[in-house]
Amino acid sequence: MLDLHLDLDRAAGRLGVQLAARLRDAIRSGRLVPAARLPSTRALAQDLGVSRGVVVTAYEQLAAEGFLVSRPGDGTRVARLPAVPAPAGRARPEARGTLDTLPE
Amino acid sequence: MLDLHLDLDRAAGRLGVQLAARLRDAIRSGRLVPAARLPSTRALAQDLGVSRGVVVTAYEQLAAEGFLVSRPGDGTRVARLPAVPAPAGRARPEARGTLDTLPE
Amino acid sequence: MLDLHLDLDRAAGRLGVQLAARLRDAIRSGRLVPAARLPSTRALAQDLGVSRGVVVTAYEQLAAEGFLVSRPGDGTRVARLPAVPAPAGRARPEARGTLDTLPE
Amino acid sequence: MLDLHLDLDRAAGRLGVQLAARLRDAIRSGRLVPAARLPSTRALAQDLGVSRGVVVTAYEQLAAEGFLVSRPGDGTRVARLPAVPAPAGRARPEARGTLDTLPE
DNA sequence: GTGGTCTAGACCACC
DNA sequence: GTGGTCTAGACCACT
Repeated sequence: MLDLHLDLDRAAGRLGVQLAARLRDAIRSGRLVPAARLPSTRALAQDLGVSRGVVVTAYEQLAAEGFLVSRPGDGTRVARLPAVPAPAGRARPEARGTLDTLPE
Repeated sequence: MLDLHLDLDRAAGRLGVQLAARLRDAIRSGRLVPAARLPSTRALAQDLGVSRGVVVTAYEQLAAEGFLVSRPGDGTRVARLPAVPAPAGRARPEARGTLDTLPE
Repeated sequence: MLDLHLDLDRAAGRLGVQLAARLRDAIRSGRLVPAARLPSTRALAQDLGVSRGVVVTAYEQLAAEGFLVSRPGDGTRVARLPAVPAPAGRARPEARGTLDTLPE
Repeated sequence: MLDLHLDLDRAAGRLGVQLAARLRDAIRSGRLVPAARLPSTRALAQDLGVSRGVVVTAYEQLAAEGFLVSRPGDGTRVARLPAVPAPAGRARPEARGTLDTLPE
């Protein structure tokens, strides 16, 4: 029985991304071992108190990254070779700004 | 002259919240000292390349939290007693969840 | 006035992916020029007869690929430098199979 | 002995539709000649690593289109007159859309 | 039952 | 008004 501490900060939004991050960490750290079966999207959604779409999004993202493998009708499992260093990612546009303040 | 690194991630949205978080951190860490005067909302907005409403929102929130004090004619300043070691009193809705998995 | 021929095959599913593909082609081919403003997600959804989520998904994907830039409150536009060769992509698991048949 | 390259993309789902498409192409292109006997649903399912229902669905669809003929005790064979040059008669719901954009 | 997808509606933040 | 996000419900395909 693994307690994955899947707490989500609802106020922060992007629940799917948060959940994916939690699960990714669990896999990377080994708390979630290869071939382990994950809860169904419906079950986890209910457990977390979020809509199923949130869980589907998270599983989808992790599947695209190679951490999970999900097949319709069969459930979702941790991939056998969760390798993958990290999907690089394009640099996000940022609004740079500097604040010059002199203490009174 | 302090460089506060107030970079905002435009793509992430919630700019007001982001900005407030950055300023809060600056105050907590001491990079922004008590009584220090903050830039006007208009100036900071222009510096960051965001609309003034974003900055107004951030200042309002930090004022409500006790970090900032704004008085007409005196602009906005860091409060002398930034109080609130950690806003733990504020309810933070969370979705808790446990994951029971047995690797088959 | 550009007719982008954004026809979608509803029976094929993955409407968001289809739409993204159509728009990507339009950008790559130059039919959609840099800085051109795209219709709002709501407007295009209604025009195509799909739910807004489908359009949001497509815009989101193209934004992640660097083809589009969307900012809340402002609309969505074609990026200035739509470069990007193609996001490689991990090899998909396949079910291989051979069929040996002798014509009677 | 014909290698039909019946590779299916499991991640894409709709395996039945994919398989039917592959077989239809094989018939149209002549790689699968009239009166040729197809493998049993069980055999092909095992060969492809999918459930039998997938193959049954594919055979059924092709039979309905006139490409295959299945008779009890005689298995499934390619029809002598694969007729139907193109299933244009079947309604194919499409979402048409035009995009009018002027590059500002 | 399980994942995949789409819909319709809603709320928020930003401009 | 616009994009971003979440919800709730539904249908389909596969096992």
